[in-house]
Amino acid sequence: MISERSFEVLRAIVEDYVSTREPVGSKALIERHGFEVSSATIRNDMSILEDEGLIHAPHTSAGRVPTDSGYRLFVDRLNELKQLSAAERLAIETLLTGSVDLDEILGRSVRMLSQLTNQVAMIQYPTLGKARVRNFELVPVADTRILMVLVSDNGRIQQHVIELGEFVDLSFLAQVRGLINEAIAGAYLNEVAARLNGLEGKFPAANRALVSVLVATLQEQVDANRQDKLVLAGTANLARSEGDFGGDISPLLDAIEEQVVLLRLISEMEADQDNVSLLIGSENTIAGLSNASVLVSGYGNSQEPLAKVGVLGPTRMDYSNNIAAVRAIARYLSKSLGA
Amino acid sequence: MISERSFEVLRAIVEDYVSTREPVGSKALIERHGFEVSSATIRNDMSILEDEGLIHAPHTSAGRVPTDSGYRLFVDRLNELKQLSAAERLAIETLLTGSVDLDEILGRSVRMLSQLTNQVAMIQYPTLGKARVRNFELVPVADTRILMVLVSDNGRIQQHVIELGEFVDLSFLAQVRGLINEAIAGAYLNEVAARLNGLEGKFPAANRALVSVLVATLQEQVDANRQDKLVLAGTANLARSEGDFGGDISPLLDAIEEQVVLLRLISEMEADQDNVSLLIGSENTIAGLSNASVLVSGYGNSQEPLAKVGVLGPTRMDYSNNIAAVRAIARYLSKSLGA
DNA sequence: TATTGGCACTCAGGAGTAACGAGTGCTAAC
DNA sequence: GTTAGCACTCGTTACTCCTGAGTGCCAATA
Repeated sequence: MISERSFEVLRAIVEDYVSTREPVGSKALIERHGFEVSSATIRNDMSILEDEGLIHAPHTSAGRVPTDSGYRLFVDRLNELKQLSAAERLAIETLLTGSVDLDEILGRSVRMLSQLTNQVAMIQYPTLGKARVRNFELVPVADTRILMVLVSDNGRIQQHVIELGEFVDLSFLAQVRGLINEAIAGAYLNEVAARLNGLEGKFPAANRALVSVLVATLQEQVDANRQDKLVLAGTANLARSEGDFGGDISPLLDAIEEQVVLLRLISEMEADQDNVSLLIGSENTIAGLSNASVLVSGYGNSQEPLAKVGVLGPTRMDYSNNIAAVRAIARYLSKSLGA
Repeated sequence: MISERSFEVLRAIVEDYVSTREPVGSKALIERHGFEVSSATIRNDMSILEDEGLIHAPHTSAGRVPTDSGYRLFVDRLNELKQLSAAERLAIETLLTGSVDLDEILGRSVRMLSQLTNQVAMIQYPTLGKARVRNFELVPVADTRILMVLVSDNGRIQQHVIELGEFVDLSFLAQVRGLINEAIAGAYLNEVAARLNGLEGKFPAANRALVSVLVATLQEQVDANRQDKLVLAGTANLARSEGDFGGDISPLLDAIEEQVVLLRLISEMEADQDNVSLLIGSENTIAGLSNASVLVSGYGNSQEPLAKVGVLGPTRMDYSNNIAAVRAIARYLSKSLGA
């Protein structure tokens, strides 16, 4: 087990390295932090830390840099988080007053988060999980096309345009709409498929094909909420900390554009509310993200998170501050979307 | 006036520089292009081109690089565009079959364009301009909130959630919906405001406030289509050609995230269908985009473009190919969205 | 007048060398 | 367990020299 002071040395190294981007040496440490021992002692401690694989020297005559495990230990032992400034808290407060639109709330929040952290911020759209069907609408948008709208009781709206290939009578549409609404109103979304079973049977044979298309699309829609979307902000921050990514940020930009990769990554990370979890450097297995850390928290109501919110940046980031920021935004998202 | 051969020299310089990223010298020119004259002659021509401000030498003992004006002349005299390959044409063909959803069409197209050009591709959402109102819906999404949906006859859907602050009777909503629909159905979008004038008067005093809110929001929605959105793809391509931007792409990433800047820029560029217009380097006045070129075409129906589609990249880009690609995508967008 | 061969000149980039100094590891003493 | 001292390492910086691609200019040529 490493000693208390050795850990303090690690902490100091992480902090200095994060703020200066320069490998930190024993002498600089005792100057900038109040260690009551000599540099030789610090060197001994550093030697221990290096044996433990927590820090590492880029070359013989340079200072030390934290390894992924070093950051990990640092974070795990992080007992007090940096507090957000009053100004920042105020910004978040005012941020969320007055917006009712889901897209708007997410959009503003994600931008705020990227500002607070100076990293790429991301928010996953809320899953419909435990939501119930509130309303189902069919709106004609062209002779042979209709817009399907599914509103759930957490205020989320899903829509899809369907090409029917033939002209459809309006009153017939209204009838279908009524029956479907009747069948699924109030149902949890994962019950929708079951409730729609056999619905075609209620229509004359001539219309069944049509109804089938509608039902199938609706079921698809409900399923589709599993592979949800991300809102992102602050991509430019990547370019600014390009040096920390070994000079090539294109795999990161790719991952960001792909979304799928990121989504899978963050959905595999478990995260309750008020509990930020993170992957540091090579803890994630995605090629090209080995110099990156991902930091997510769940948000939603208190029993069960709706989705995740997080931050992507270089391993060399201010974890303390960023964890606090993610947590704060998650809390506010929960407050305004948590039903 | 510069001679024909001098112009050929310019063309050769542009082509070589675009493909190699290296300043090109007189000797390399006669080797790689079939000039029937000696290198000294070429040097004379280059000297003329330099006097005209079309090329410029990074330093005394280096070859020449095209200036913004050089690219400009090159492009203006570009009489035959590079043809897209059969494979590329096929890709575009198959790309657009089977999608009916606006978002989907734009999404696929923009990704295709970024692949064809290896640049950042952008498509502006179609303005509603000459579109007519097809349908207006009010869908309750929570006790005090309703979703407003406006469908126009080009298939575009606008939606907005409104917080009413008080519970609203469903039958009353239906009544309002009916009246509004009646008032604006079939109207051009720019007539909507006028048609709604005085609508409150038809309701009992107690309800007028409510109706006003709805009407106001609707008018806002219609107006909002003026400041439309962009769909983007291929941001990672920026990082790959980072060298061409002087090593700092963060202003570009900022502009991309801002969107507003880009939107203003491209909406100030005039562009008919089949007519790609472009801003080269410092021809645009946006700080941080001085090493970038923007290339846009209009798309829509034949009389009047709906919106714009284009590409953003370094001034050192393959204009011939990219113009062809933008034109092709614009044509296909017109075909599938041009009403 | 346009083109060409010849030639002196320029200058970025690479290679080689040297001095610097931040930082280390080790050892012996406290 | 801590410390002072010291030899050692090695990346960084600065300087020099050299090379070669490329130029501009001039006098000769068609």
